[in-house]
Amino acid sequence: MTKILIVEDDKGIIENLTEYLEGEGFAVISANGQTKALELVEKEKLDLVLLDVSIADGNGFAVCSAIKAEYNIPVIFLTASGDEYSTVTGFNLGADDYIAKPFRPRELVSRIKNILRLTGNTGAVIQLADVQVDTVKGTAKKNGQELYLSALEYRLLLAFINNRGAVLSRTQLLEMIWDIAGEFVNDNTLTVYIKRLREKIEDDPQNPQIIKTIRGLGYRLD
Amino acid sequence: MTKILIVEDDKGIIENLTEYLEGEGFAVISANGQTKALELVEKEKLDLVLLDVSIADGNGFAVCSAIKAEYNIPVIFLTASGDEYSTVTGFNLGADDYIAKPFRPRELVSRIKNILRLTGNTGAVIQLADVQVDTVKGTAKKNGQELYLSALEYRLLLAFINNRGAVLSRTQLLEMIWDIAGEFVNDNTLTVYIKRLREKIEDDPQNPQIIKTIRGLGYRLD
DNA sequence: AATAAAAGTGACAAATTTGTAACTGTACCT
DNA sequence: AGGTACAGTTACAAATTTGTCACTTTTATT
Repeated sequence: MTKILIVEDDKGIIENLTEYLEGEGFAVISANGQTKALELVEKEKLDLVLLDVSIADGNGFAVCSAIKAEYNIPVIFLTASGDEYSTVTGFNLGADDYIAKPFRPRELVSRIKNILRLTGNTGAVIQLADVQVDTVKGTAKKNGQELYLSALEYRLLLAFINNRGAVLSRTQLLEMIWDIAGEFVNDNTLTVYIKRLREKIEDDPQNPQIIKTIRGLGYRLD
Repeated sequence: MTKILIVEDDKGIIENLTEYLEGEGFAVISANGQTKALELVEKEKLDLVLLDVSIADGNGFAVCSAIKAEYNIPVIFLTASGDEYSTVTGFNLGADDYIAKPFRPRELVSRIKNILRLTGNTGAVIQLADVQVDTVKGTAKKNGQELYLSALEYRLLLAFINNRGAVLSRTQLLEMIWDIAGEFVNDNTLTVYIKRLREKIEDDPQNPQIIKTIRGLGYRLD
């Protein structure tokens, strides 16, 4: 379950927000000031922090800095001062979104989900047919079954994922995976790796559905 | 250089935006309608799309759907209708941010950079002392020199990165890296892997600065 | 200082990965 | 239809990875 920390001065807002976010299926805890907030950040395994700038002791910017220095937790500022200077400051401190009050609940939820998606904390799992690639863990599964990709097979698959839909030429792929100080390996090596990767990820490697051959041009991930 | 496509009806806005973004070091191209936009998306290697909802032929939502169905390019809506319904729709179509006009240029640039950071298209490169881990490419370098981490070494390093600052117990790490249907490997295997990883990433493996030992508790990435 | 627990090291065999070569199959071209 | 690039396959040796063992070192606590 996704756990969200609200750091906010105003008790009313905390109550409203908690109720709304819990209704959306999030687990919610809250802090009214800097000390309490940082304590909870350390103790709890948080998935996201909603952060007001003006809080009981200290201020939101400091909390954001402290969180980003130590942890990888996404932070969304949620604050009355929606002025440009304060927004830019927030982003410069590593915040992931900045929302001006009064915020609209449905939009807030959209933005929370969006940031969770982008930061990959809810699942940087990329689905390709029945293959799931988790770039956060560095693993790939087929129907939940671990695939045991080798380092190079994994990198080859990542190259395709990062260029989904685009045709990648043999030369491009060789550069991406085997470019060691400009010295390339045998061109056929790539063909062999494509085969090995297909053997692991495709249902029918002879009739590939995930990595397609574009004759004369290269390969494409669909 | 980061290449941005502006899809927008209003010539004046295009001119202003182009000038401002070029001043910030981006390469900018533009389209006034759906057909032209999708043509450019296919032809150019874009890093981000700024998208208005009301455009010459078709509409922005359709363009966003088309982009997200085929490519991995980040999309920011930039539109006059900042109402909640339209915002939520935008996010539901896979947009990465939604900004209401009139936008503020510095904030826009902040948000563009933020989305580029989050989507990893400008660099999902994590810096640990002099080690750079690129989770997009699946590679690790030390001072620009490729490290050739094995699949398990890489996954071990990722486990630390995703829990930066937190102490990870031996059991936790075994679960994260070696949990194959609940069967664990020898506990010492982890110790050996920590050594192997340190050998590759630390300047002085006997005196580790990146992966610290917390005696009795586990290890922590600093 | 002696002890015990925790962490680190070096070495090893088995398994896997990696790159290449020789060969086979297939689509596209006159 | 036949030729020719291009792509796929199979098999193989060398290198690397992987897991474990026996042993050493370090640290905390009597």
